[in-house]
Amino acid sequence: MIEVLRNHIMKRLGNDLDNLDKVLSNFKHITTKRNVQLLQEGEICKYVYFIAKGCLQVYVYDKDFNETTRDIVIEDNWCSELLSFGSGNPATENIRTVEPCELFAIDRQNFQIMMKTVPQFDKVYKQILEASYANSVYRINTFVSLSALDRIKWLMEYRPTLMTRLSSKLLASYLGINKDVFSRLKSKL
Amino acid sequence: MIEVLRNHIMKRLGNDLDNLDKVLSNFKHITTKRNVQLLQEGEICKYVYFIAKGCLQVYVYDKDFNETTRDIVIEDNWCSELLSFGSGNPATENIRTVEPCELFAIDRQNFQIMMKTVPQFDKVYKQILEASYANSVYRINTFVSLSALDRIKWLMEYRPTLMTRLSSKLLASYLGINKDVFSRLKSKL
DNA sequence: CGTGAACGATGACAAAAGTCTATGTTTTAC
DNA sequence: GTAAAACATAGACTTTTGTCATCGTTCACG
Repeated sequence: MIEVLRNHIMKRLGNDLDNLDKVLSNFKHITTKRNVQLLQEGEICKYVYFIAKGCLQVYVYDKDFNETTRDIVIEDNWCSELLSFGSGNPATENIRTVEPCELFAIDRQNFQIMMKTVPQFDKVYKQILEASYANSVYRINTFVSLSALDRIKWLMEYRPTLMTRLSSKLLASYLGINKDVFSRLKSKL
Repeated sequence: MIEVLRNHIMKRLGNDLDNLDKVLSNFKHITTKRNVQLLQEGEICKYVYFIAKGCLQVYVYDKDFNETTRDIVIEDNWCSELLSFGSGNPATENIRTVEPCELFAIDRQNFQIMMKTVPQFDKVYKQILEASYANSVYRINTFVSLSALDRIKWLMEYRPTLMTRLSSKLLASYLGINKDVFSRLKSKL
C-alpha cells in the first residue's frame, strides 16, 4: 500500500529525492472501517493524511445541526485541516471516513522535521496547500454562480465517479442542496 | 505609501529581514482610478498586488454573463490570481479595482528571485497562500450552510465596513444573491 | 438469516429566491 | 452644471428550493 504514497511523491518530486525512504518512514499506516471520526472540531489537528485507498469527508454543522460537507477527498490525495495543523489552533472542521480506508498519517512534529531537513518536502507542503486552494476557489465559483441543478450537472461531468460511489445524502450536502431536492432534480436529467 | 507595505512585511517577519529595502525595491508602485481591469481571464497573471489603499474585486462570469464575485480584497492585503501566477497557466478569473487604488506590484520573475535569494520571502508567499486558503474555506462553509439572509447578517457582523463602503450590487454578487433580493432582505433587518 | 435502521423516491405544500417592471435617486463624465 | 448612466427600492408574479409525511427498498449487524 505504501507504494501508492511512494509513487505519488516521486511523481511530484522526480528522482532527486535521496531520502525517499527516510521520508516514508515518518508515515504511520492506518487501516480503518467506514464512519470513523479522524478529527473533531475543537481538537488540534495532529495529522496530515495521505489516502491510499478509500474516501474522507470534511464537514461542519449548520445552525440546525445538519452536516454540511466542505470537501470530499478520495485516494491518491492528501487530506487534513491544514489551518489547524499548520497553526496549532483548534480545528473548525470535522473529518471522517466514509468508506473503509488505507491511510498514511504524518504528525506535526515529523512534518516539521521533514520540512527542515528535506528541502523537497517543503515543496510537497506547498503543493498540498496549492491543490487545496485551487479546489476551494473552484468550489466557491461553482456555488456563487450555479443553481442546484447546474451543480448536479457539474458533479456528473467533473467528478462522475463520486455520483455512483457515494450516497445521495452525502452528495447533496456536498453540493449544498437538500437531499429531497437532490433526488428530485437527479430524476429529471 | 510604501510604508504600508513595509509595515505589513515587518509585522510578519520581524526585524530579521536585513534585505527589507532590497525586497521593497522589487515592487512597482501603481496608482489607478476605479474600474480598472488588472487581469482578464485567459491572460497569464503577471503580478501579485499589495493593496496599500483601495479595493479589488476578483470575479468570474456565470452562464448568463452575470458577474459573480469570488472575493473582495481591501487595503493591507495581497491580491492575485495565485494559481495562474504560480503555474504560468492562463487565469480563470478577472480582477479589477472598485475604488481608486494605490498598489504595489511584484512580477513573476522578481518574485522567483526573491523566493530564492531571501529565505524569509518564501515565508511571505506561504502566508499569502495560507491566508487565501483560510479565506476560501471560510467562504465555502458560509455558502454551504447559510441562507441568503444569514449570509447578509454574517457580512454585517464580520465585514461591516464593506456594507457601507461598497455598492449593493457588488455585495450581492459577493454573497451569491440576486441584487433585488439583497435589497429586499436588507430592508427587513 | 431476519429485523431495525438508514436510504431513496415521490407528492403536496410552504418558504425562499429570482425575475421583471416601474420609479425615484445618486453618480459619473463631459 | 447637466444629461446620461448606473444604482437602489418596491410590488407583482414565477421559479426554485426546502419541508414534511409516506412508502418501498436496501443494508448493516446481531
